[in-house]
Amino acid sequence: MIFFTTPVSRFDMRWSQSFIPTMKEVPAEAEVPSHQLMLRAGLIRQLMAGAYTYLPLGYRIVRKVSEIVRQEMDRAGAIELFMPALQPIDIFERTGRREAFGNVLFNFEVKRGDRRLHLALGPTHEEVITDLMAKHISSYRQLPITLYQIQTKFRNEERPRFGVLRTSEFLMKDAYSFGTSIEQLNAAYDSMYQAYCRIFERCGLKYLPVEAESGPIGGDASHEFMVPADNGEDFVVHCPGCGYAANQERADTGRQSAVLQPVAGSSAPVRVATPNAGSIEQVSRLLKTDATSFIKTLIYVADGKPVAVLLRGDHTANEGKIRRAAKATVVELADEATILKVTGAPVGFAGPIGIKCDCLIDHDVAKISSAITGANEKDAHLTGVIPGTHFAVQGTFDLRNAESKDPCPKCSGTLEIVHGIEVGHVFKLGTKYSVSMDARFVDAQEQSHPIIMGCYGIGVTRVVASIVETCHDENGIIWPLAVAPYSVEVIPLNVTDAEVMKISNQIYNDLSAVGIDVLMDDRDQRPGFKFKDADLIGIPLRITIGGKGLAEGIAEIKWRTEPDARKVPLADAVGYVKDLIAEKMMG
RNA sequence: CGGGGUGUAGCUCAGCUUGGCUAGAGCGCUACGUUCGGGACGUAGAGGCCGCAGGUUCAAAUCCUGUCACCCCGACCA
Repeated sequence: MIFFTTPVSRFDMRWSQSFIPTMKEVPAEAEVPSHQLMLRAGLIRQLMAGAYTYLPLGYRIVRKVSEIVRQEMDRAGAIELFMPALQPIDIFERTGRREAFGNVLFNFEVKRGDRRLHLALGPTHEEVITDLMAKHISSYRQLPITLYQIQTKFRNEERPRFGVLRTSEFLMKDAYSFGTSIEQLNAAYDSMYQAYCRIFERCGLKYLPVEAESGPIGGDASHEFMVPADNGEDFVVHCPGCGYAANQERADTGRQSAVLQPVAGSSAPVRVATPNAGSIEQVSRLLKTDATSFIKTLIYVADGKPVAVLLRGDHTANEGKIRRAAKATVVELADEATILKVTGAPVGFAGPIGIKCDCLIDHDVAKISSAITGANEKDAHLTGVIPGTHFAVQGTFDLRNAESKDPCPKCSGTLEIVHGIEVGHVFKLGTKYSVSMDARFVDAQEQSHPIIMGCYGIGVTRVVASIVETCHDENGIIWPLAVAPYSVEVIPLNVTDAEVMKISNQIYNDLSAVGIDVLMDDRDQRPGFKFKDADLIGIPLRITIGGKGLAEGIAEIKWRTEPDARKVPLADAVGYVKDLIAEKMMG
């Protein structure tokens, strides 16, 4: 048997025998396209906020995507297993993640005999798998190994939303690599990265691998796979020129450091009274100026030492960049007492002139020719402040979040910001969990070391929603062939016409026999009704059998994406469709 | 967790401001008939604790209080 598309166990289905409750009208609770269409096309139904039933058609798509994920994981050398969703709370205490997860971790007590068990529902499985490996890996000879599962994850989202895009219960593929060295970790990571690219490509998704905040390991230790979409919750900084992409926390800008010399003969800053106006918004209204001519002075504490961070008034601080510029391990916003101490004023009136701490200056601050700053005095600001003249600028840093129109750090291009849906994440974990779970191996010299780990996730159900979000038109979903619940939909226009049904059944059976997923809309409905439903559920190929075509001896075959059908002699129809599908799957 | 919105038939919604007959429409559903190539039409039906609880009143879908659920914005998201 030849599988032209991702196989699931059953190829054929008659609509009248299935359960595909489509809706003409848009349910009031659905806002984003994927949510609306998945409800209307009869793929999902909501049980409660953040929990959905996958109806037969929807579940077929989940299975198709899962199968692609499984094939590519296997191809990349990962081994499938299946772990419990139910987990003892203790393992989260061992890794300190009970607190880290906080309320996101579903956890509860149950009675068992006269004991009380404290359980959690797995939000992910680092603890479980590391515990497993700790018990069974003892030698470097057993490594490297990568294991994965496809399993339901539970996270008590504070606010589930956007239908299936953000739920409390969702299907996820999670893989974990175990190795003896950074080299083995890098090899596993690269192999997963490549597998992810193949998976998203096969799913028909446009995606961007994005550099993500990588924590203590640094470097290229983490990538998120983002699907650009208007309703995405994440911001991706992207350079169309060279392909550079990073999430907003991580993205660098290509701006240059500046050293400014004092301007001779310039007049001194002017003090203006700004009673009760401590925010940039208030002062800019008072002085009738734009936030871009302000210097925002934020007081941080870096490893216990106060430091002023200077940004242009309309920009937002990036604490990761500030931490690196300050060469500190911990930075946090200063409290009111510290601010009073270094500025001599309450919150809202800090400025670089006369401040009693070091200043870190963002690149863009040096470009302001005449700025407004706090006066380090209650209810007062300074205007006409010239950077480099009224306060020293001995070099500037990248301290803020990247913005649209910033220069690209990798080429001469310009950055843009796009919304994205995070569908996958690869992460070099290092030894965080192996140390806390005591998962160790001995090397050839009988030295014991913690195992070096990586973790790799794909939100399977989120992939499904992302496909709908990006593959639809005003009439409904347009499934890419590889993930379509059925490849072909046969529509007999008149089910009471014996000849129409005979031909339709024959084509349906023949397609099924060669391993093509085929759905036949055998409902006794008018043609227009069936066409509308066909467009809604988005089966890639449509074969229409009706009186008109039969008179000419032809079937009408049409891609969901094309406006007009091709007329194919009845005898050739099955072969023609087979070729179309084979060609599409190759291309 | 802060802010906003909505709960009336399977779905979309009207009615609520200004309390009053038997609570409505369209779609969907059932039966029959006419239709039949892009969500047909007619006739006759079925279907409602007006989210739930309390209160005000002669009288509550409608006013008041509480509560629950859902949606949106924000905060949060290893």
